[in-house]
Order: sequence, then structure tokens, then C-alpha cells
Amino acid sequence: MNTPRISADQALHLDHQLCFALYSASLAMTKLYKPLLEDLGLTYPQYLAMLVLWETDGVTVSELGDRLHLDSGTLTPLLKRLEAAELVTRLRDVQDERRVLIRLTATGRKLKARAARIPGCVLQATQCDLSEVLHLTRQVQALRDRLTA
Amino acid sequence: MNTPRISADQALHLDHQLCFALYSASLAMTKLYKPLLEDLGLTYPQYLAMLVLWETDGVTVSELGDRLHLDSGTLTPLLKRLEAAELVTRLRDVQDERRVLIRLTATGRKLKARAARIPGCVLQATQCDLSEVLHLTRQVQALRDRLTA
DNA sequence: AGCGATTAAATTGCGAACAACTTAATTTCC
DNA sequence: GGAAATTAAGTTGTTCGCAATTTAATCGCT
Repeated sequence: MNTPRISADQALHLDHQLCFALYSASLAMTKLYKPLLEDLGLTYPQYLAMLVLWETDGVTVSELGDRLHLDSGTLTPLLKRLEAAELVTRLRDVQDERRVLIRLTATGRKLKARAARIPGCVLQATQCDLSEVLHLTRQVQALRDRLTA
Repeated sequence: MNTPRISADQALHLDHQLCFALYSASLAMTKLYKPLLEDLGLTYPQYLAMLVLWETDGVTVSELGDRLHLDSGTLTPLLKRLEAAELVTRLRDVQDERRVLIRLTATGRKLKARAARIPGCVLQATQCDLSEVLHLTRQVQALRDRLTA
């Protein structure tokens, strides 16, 4: 494969920028989820937190942050809102009082069933084959992992 | 190509979700840009606005919004900050007083030269070939366009 | 045992995003 | 020509993201 060249001016051209593609695609995704999540009373970042908890209940704020690549400055208020919605509990770990364990309530666990239809709706909106989506997902994940390394 | 099947539980699995890949990759990109843009005194969304203006000076807020997929609620305060930094001017269009024209100041135009090195730094951080990046960019753009259609 | 270093979460402050709404100018259509 | 509809930007209020800092608990080392 030959290595294409690009001028400084072209490089600055907005549409050539991977960063902008990711940025605008991510915002478009958030808008797509919004009406789907409104039924569940969740925002998009709250949904991501619930995804982690549906997989692994009873994690610390830090563990959740590692998984979502978010810090306590973002998560603490978000989790307080999930607690106010009675979807999770926030309790200090008795073993280590520095840590706060996040656990699903019965309501929070039940919400998973209602969320189950969401991935299908999203896949449909992408107008892609599942295999295409999986491939693109892996590529974007690999990029992210190189960026955070 | 065969069509893979996936269970509801798998579909909800965070790491399989394209949305999360885009979300976390976009945030990782923003963090990558941060130190590069700090030299220029710009935030990442401000840089995107400047990219548009370096391409096409003298656009309205709406035109900028179309280009960036952002609305006036986001852009008005952002542009006020660019104005306060003396990088742009905001003046009502004499032809149509509803519109506000955004124009680069001399300082704003000069900043382009200093920004020219950024795409190279970012490409290096991705640890990808330029051709790979261009390919991924096109795929993500195509997805975004399907989502916003 | 005790003191400095480290770790975990929370807090503060700022800049996005965006929905919903307001204000003001222009266009449409009778 | 003028009222209703449309368009453009700005405003308000909520929720992220994150840097920088604070508070409190635990660890490590002598």
C-alpha cells in the first residue's frame, strides 16, 4: 500500500479529521439514544453506568471509572442522580472506608429487561449489518486503546 | 459474509457497543488534543470552530452549526469566548439583521500557522498509517451521516 | 507505634451540549 | 399593506467531562 501525502492545509480540513468524525458521530449516537432512554428515565452516560452494573453489580466508583474511562468528578454526581432515582445504592465499603460500593436496587435490576430492546433499535438506525458494526466497533476500540496507552 | 447472531445479554455487553467505543474514543481524542491546544489558548470545540473559519471566513452562526452539527445554544457562548479572546468578531449582518456573521481577526488568522503542526502530532499519537486513518474516518463519517439522516 | 506517602471519593469551577423557550427580523400570502 | 408563519440568535436550566483541590482512610516504612 502506498503512503498518501497530505498538505498542512488539507490536514486542517475539517472533514479529513478523524477527531471530528468521532466527535460528531458520538454526539449523533447520543441523540439517537435519547428518546429510547427517556422511557427508562436515563441519560446516555447514566445508561453506560447501568450497563456496567448489569454486568457486574457491586463495584466501586473507581472500578466504574476504569470501565467507562471517567473520573470521580464526573461519576459522583451522576451516581447521586441514579441513587435519587432509586436505581442504585451508594454505601461505604466496610473493609475499606475510602471506597464506595455501587449496587443495583431491585428497581435497577428490573430496568435491564426494558433496556434489552435498545441495542436492536440502535443497530437498525445504523443501517448496517451486525458484522459491519462489530468490525467498526473493534477498529474504534483499538484506536481508543492506542490513544489511552 | 455470514450474519452473526447475538443474545440480548451480549448485545447489552458494554464492550460490544459501538456507541461506547465512539464515546470513549471521542473523549480520548479530546484529551489528546488538550495539551496541544493549550498552547493556542483553545478548547477542543473552539478549535473545531476555528477549523471551519480558517476554511471559510465570515460565516453565520447557523452555517457554523450546520458544519459542526451544533446549535446556537452551544455556539453562542463558545463564540463569545472566542470573541473575548480576540480571535473572532461577531457582527449582525446588515443585509439580514437576524444573522450574526463570524469573522476572524488578524490574530485569529495568524493562529492557523501555529495550529498547522497539530494534525501531525495527532496522527503520530494514533500510531496508524495515514491511509488507515483516512479509511476509518470515512467509515465513521458514513455512520454519522446515516444516523443524522 | 507513628508519621509520611498513597489511594479513594467528593468538591469546586469552567466549558461544553442540548432541550425548551424568548426575542427580533424577515418572508409569505391574502 | 399587514397579519401570520418562519427563521436566526440568544437565554435558561440541567447534565456531563475534567482539572485542580480537599478530605479522609489506608499503607509502608522505620
